[in-house]
Amino acid sequence: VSPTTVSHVFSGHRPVSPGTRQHVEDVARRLGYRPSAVARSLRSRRTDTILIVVPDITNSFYPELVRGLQDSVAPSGYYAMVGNTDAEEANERALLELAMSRRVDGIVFHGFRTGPADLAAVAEAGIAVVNLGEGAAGAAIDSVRFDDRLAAAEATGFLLAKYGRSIAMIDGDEVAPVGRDRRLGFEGACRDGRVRRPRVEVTEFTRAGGRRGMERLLGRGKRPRAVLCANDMIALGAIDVLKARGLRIPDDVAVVGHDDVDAATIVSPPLTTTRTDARQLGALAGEMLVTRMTGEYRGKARHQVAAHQLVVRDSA
Amino acid sequence: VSPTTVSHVFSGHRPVSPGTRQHVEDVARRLGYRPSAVARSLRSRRTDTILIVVPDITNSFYPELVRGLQDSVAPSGYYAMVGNTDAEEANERALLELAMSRRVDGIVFHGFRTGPADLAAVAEAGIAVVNLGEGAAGAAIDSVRFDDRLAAAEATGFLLAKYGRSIAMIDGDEVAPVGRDRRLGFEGACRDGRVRRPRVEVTEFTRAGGRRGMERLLGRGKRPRAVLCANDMIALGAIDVLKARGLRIPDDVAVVGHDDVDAATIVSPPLTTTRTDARQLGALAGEMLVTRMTGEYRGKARHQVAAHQLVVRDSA
DNA sequence: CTGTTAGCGCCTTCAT
DNA sequence: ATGAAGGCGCTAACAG
Repeated sequence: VSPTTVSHVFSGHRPVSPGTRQHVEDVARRLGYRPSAVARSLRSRRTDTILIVVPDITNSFYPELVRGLQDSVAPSGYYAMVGNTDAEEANERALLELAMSRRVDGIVFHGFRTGPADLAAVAEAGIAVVNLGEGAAGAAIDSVRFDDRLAAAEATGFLLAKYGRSIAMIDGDEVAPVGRDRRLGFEGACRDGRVRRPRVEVTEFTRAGGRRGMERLLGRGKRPRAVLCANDMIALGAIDVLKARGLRIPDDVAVVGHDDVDAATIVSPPLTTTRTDARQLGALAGEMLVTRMTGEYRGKARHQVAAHQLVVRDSA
Repeated sequence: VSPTTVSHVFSGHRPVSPGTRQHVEDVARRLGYRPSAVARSLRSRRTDTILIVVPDITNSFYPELVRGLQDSVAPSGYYAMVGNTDAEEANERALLELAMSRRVDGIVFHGFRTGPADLAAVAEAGIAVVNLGEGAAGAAIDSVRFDDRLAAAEATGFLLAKYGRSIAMIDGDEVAPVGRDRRLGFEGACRDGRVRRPRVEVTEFTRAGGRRGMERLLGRGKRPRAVLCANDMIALGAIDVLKARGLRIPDDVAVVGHDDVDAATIVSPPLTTTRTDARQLGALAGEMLVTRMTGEYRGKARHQVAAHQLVVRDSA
């Protein structure tokens, strides 16, 4: 029996008589033979593999993203490699290089030091690309993202309506896209709400950062009635300080976070925060990627925005 | 210039004159040429790829594990695919099949429905295997694991020494390996401490399960002075109930968890718990795998145990 | 329904 | 220091 026949037994690309089929399957089982995906890839120029690049799989946001992506591409037969960059440029570039030399069919990329321009080279190499990172919106590469600016604006609007104009923000980083966008949203909403010169303290995206920020806020000037935190860890730190000073939440100071991490339901009082669905983001990215990889869509770049929602609990 | 020369420019496997090298590199850059890892793999029979199989990357334990593994194999030039099984047998088998057809160089496997026997087939296919799951210890496949039994015994000993013999356990599941082992450790330590018939409530590995377990414990019989919980989520639930009833922790009831999740430092009082270092587990797995893949080690199966430690905070 | 042939892109002899 | 040739395992095109 010829290689061709064996090939067709496994691929089903053309009819094989039941007898031969049975025979081939028996022998294959006995020999432990199974088709080599490597050789198949060389021939077909497809690897059925995608690469997902994130800063650090260990950041609680990313496992959800990865899982959403995997679940959305699996039905089409794709498997995922995962790469971490620690947000370092060299690593980001190395992983783009890897995508090209490995001939992956697609890549979902969340870069911080690298953007659409670098992804263009990958796309030109014939690899489907979805950008989640820096410069996603409006570029020539498909993208999915959250509208952090809008989310922050909405949360700010909520605080303004409920607690009035005595409002402040603790931001984590003015350079990081999330920090920048959330701050822009905050400031925009303040402007709309006719709040003049709202206070913003910039620290770090950590609980310790939140403590520092809140201490500064309480240290000088009038105590704000409501505080928007750029993420939940910051909010946790802010709450630490308020409690330590015997201030009641939300009666003395209301606090809102962003991200809805697990801990948000564990602190007391439970944290009011904005939930972004990382899994859905991954799923959307996967869908876009698949339509590109299968050639079902060939048009110009699409830009999607994944949903967010304000989860009102007890801290505001 | 011949293909051979180009090959050697990229591989460095034999000297190439500076002039030719430069020329080849220039042309390659201009054409966007880069060697195909696929073709290389077909020829070399190595893919420089490993597969890590976990129940669900979304469970907080696994991202750390994956990262530890990745960081430990990366210096040797390996990249990782990640597969989720949701602890279902069909998925576990499918991923073993994938490992073989993709010709990955190694696999790190955390299976629940599938064990050393199934991994043997993979090993016979010439793939390096490290088992983290069911039946790891003592089998014919390299393995790394935590000694959950010992950890639970140590935590129990701590409680016994500090609070005496009025002790109970809330377990999550008597079938799951973790649940079983932790319970065995608890019971063993009780025996050693001459505690007759310690109470054990079996619920689920969740906060809700912890609530149920603690309610049952308080519902009938004498209130225990100390409670060992099979994981931190259970401990969180147990604490919810104690607080709701106005009981003080640890003055009325001491609580110990297991895993040291993030939330353990956020609850009040901060949770005393056993920390297992998932990242280290992954790193150990990676090291074993690499020594197999490179052929540096060819002997019989090795079984390692990763470290754990009791983190004493305020709940006990 | 089955077989023959050629080539995917690389690397490793073997020659020059 | 460079080339030519063959084959890794598969599949599509072309017979029969």
